[in-house]
Amino acid sequence: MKLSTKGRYAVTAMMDLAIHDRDGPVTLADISSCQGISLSYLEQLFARLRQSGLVEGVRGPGGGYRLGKPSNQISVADIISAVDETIDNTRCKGNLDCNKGERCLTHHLWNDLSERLYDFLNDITLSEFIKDPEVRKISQRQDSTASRIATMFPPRSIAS
Amino acid sequence: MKLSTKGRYAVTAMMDLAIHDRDGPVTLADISSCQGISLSYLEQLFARLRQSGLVEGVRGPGGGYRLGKPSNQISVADIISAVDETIDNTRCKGNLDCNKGERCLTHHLWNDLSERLYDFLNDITLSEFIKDPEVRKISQRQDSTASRIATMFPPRSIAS
DNA sequence: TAATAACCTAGTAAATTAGTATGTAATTAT
DNA sequence: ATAATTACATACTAATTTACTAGGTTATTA
Repeated sequence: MKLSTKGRYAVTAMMDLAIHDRDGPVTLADISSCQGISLSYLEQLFARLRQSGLVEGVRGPGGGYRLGKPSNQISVADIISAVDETIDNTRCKGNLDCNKGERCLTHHLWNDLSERLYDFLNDITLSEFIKDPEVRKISQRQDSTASRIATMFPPRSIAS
Repeated sequence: MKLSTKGRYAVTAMMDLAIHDRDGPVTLADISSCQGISLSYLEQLFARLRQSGLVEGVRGPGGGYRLGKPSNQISVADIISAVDETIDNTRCKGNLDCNKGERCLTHHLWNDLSERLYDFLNDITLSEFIKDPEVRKISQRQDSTASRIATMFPPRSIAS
């Protein structure tokens, strides 16, 4: 389990999709301008997210990306795993057989820790975030008064 | 909170110190040969660990490094924070004021998540690892084995 | 038919990680 | 005292990863 800004980009982008799940697909151009990440880089990240079934793309005008599963079935660990190819570069490759035992103990301990971390992040799903009262507020207002919000927050063009 | 192999190196090295805390200081040369990390790189990592008070160095023959605090006062989060300078490169720098509110919501959510992750790793201290039955076993017969292992597994092509 | 936006690939710039080289300073053992 | 050992320090380089740029193609909608 690795955790870098790359993973964060993916997670925040997925949060974005989760928040606007009801409003139709979200374009990468949108996320790009709003979160300040290059479009092409986002495309690369989303290629991986799509391969993992976490998102699905909709082509053409009015298209974009939407979640590939219900938000309660997408964990933070899923997202990070999808974009960060976690290269295990311990000497023993998880077989715990390097250095004839003793020294590899630390790898064993690290594996334990890593697993606990994974479990922790695997328990946190996107659905948790849309429960946030602040998110609900914004997400709901977009349902009813989409156009007004659109002028209030120009970066995002809300799909109609 | 960032989590890279650099952080892992630091954590496993600290685990090593914790395991052998009673046997006197552990040399970086030892950790270097055993964990396959270059000596100089370890020195750089330990410079940071020392600055954070997580370890203290003992010079001269028979010297090395030992824990700077009791193992139950050193958390995984402490170690990772010491070596990974966590540059916050969200646009809003944690002030949650970028993109006029709405869009920054994801940063807010990420901050929440990041905080939870920190708390999680901050609750795991080195003392936990030495409780591991396997570790206890090896830790006890350690004094004699250290030098033997050094000759059994000489450094590969690591700096002199 | 034109615009949109996903989808795809190759190349490059920037940043970080990891390692090399070469010291000095403190301490211990001979 | 002297030599060996080990921390401590700095500058530089190699390797890897991250992020971006630039050029496409396909599918879909208006």
